[in-house]
Amino acid sequence: MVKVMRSSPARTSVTLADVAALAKVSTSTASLAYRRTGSITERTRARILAAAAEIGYAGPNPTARSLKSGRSGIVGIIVAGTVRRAFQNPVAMATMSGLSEALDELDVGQLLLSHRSESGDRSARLLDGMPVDAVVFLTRGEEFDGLLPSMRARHIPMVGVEGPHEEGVTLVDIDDASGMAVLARHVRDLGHTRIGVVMRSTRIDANGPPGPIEPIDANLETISNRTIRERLRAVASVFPDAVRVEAGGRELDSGEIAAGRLLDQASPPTAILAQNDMLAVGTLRAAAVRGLEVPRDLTVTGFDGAHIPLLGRRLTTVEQPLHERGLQAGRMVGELLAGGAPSGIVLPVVFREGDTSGPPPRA
Amino acid sequence: MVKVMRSSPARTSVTLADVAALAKVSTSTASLAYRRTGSITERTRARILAAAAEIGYAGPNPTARSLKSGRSGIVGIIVAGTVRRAFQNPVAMATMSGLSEALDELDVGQLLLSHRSESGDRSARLLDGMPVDAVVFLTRGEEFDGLLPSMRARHIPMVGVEGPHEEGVTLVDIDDASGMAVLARHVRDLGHTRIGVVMRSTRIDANGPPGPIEPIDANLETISNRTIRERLRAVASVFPDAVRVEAGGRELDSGEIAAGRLLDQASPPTAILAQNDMLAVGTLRAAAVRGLEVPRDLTVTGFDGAHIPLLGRRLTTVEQPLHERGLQAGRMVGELLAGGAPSGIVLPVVFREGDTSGPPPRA
DNA sequence: GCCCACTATCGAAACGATGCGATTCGCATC
DNA sequence: GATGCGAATCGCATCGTTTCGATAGTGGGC
Repeated sequence: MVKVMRSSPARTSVTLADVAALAKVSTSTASLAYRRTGSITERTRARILAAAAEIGYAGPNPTARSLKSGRSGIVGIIVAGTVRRAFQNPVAMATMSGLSEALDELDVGQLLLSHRSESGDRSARLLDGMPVDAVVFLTRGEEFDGLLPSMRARHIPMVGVEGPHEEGVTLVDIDDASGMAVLARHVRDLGHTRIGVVMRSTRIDANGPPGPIEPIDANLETISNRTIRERLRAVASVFPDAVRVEAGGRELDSGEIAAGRLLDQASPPTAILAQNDMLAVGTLRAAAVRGLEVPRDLTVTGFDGAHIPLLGRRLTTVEQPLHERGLQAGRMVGELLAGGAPSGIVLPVVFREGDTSGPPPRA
Repeated sequence: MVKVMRSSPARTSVTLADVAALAKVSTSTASLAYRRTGSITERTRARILAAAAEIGYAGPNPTARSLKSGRSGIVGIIVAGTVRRAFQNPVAMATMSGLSEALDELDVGQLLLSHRSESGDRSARLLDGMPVDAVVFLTRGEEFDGLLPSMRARHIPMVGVEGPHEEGVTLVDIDDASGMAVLARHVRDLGHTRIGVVMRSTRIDANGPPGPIEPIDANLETISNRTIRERLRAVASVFPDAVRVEAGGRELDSGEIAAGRLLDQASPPTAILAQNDMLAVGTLRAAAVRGLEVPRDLTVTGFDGAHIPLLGRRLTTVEQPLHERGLQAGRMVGELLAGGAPSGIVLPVVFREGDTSGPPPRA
């Protein structure tokens, strides 16, 4: 039996046909032994399973099965940037946790994919090559839009968490605008008039210096991320004269530097609305470094409710139902897979007054 | 054109054959347009792609492609318990982060699966139905052993992070034993003789009361989790007379309660070795509650290096290269997929002296 | 102008399972 | 012992690609 060794796999796998042959039944009958539908004698089934065990057959090949059925049992979860970075982001993780809870329930596999627009081609091809029954875009911005056409062509249902409205994407949204408006009104009711906003970086990966100080509503339409844009707009609706500065990155340090830029002005704001809790913590640091006491000298607010451990303070912020929105997204995937057409939802946020906001210092 | 609506999918998908027909080529040629091997005129390829665009063909069906090629481009990542819980576990996340970094590099999809032995059937069937090219068991204990036979039968390469040695599983291990031994010797060199160990819960999900106080080496062989067992054995080799108590769960509270049981004895230990940092923090709390000052009245050590924010203290602990072991696991997956047969590795741990250990109080 | 060596294209056979329709079997009934 | 009927089993087409071997076409060398 001299046989040329095949250079690659040599993976002579056992197939259902082999099992059938050994059990002396047709492959269709052998298949029956593994399905729940169709009728088969308990005796033959036992014989088939015994044969399978004998030659080490581990059950039907999932790929072949998917090909016939048109379903893979896999849901793609697409995060921005890298999977690694998503694992370090508390907001993403809290959402994931809810999403996973719901998907676990559905008995589907969860395929994690990352996408960044720069290396768009590569990750788009990766997604295109994956046998997914549905996809969830996690905290989506516009960077995912390049992926939509091919998903639509394949009739793959899509669920988006945050992000722009796009045909075919069922959206689980958070009522950002009114959340931010509530915060702004809270600050206004306290008596503040000079307001600064530390806004989230519009860059995805880069880390750099903060942007310039600009009017709150400068070139709003050029900001492609809807979430960022709407939060700014909400502030503008309450404080048309507020100014903003964009953080250079997503870390705490970037928030501190950006806030510092606002505080070092000749006539600094008496309240700083940060666009998320991480930036707010950075802002608190910037204040501490400059000897400002919060809230006596400066009011600081956040946005998120990501439960960042906070040295004994309670941040005045707006809490997003992060886990809940993940759950809802998972539930929608379930409905879509079942052939339904769920409508998108907008989840409310909850204002939570902490001890970082108070009346402005007397002039 | 009255046509009966098919009750189910109706998902009339466009296939390569349709594209070929429109472009007036054979399907084999149409396939060539999407492959990198084989020769095809640039003109024909363009014609084919144009046809594809015209009828909305999004590229070859991944499932069919996998069936032919025998590869799915998917690596399964299996965590214990639920995916959700894994997202909340800092040790798992740090490892994941390294693993994802390596897998991103390989351009493979990462399929998250959970497995708990109780509902073993269900999750085993889920895994069996997934088209994975390789699997990684994340921080594996024995609960995954039921999954091995079928993976072996399918010739699916396996990588384990922690866990018992099993045929066919390439292991990325951490030198637990010597790490714990280093800690024990550190404590011995400080002069301690009465030692207590707060050990990790051997239960997976449940939460309950702590176990009884037992000799350090009682029934060691009945503890199925190798990691837990070896850490105990390492302590026993230095302190044969130490006692241990098992935490009732994985949370901080469980650690506090278990440590309390040790501290409330008539003649309490002067040093408590906790089996991980979370339990150590719980132990610190138990000490604080009882008015014990650390390290003056009690020495506390941890294990992990999961960087738990610690109110200004630095825990005496042993740091595991968590991110690194994830990276290594990913690298091994790469080697295995390329047909290699990497050998397992044992990563060293690093002792880090903090300010929670000191000489025992004078009697 | 003929033949050869390529190259681009094609046809058909897999890949491993499933499901429909047809066939056979077992068994009770007349 | 023939007949009828449901249940168990079988054969074959099929899912959408890829790939191998075969065929047609192209151009160059003489």
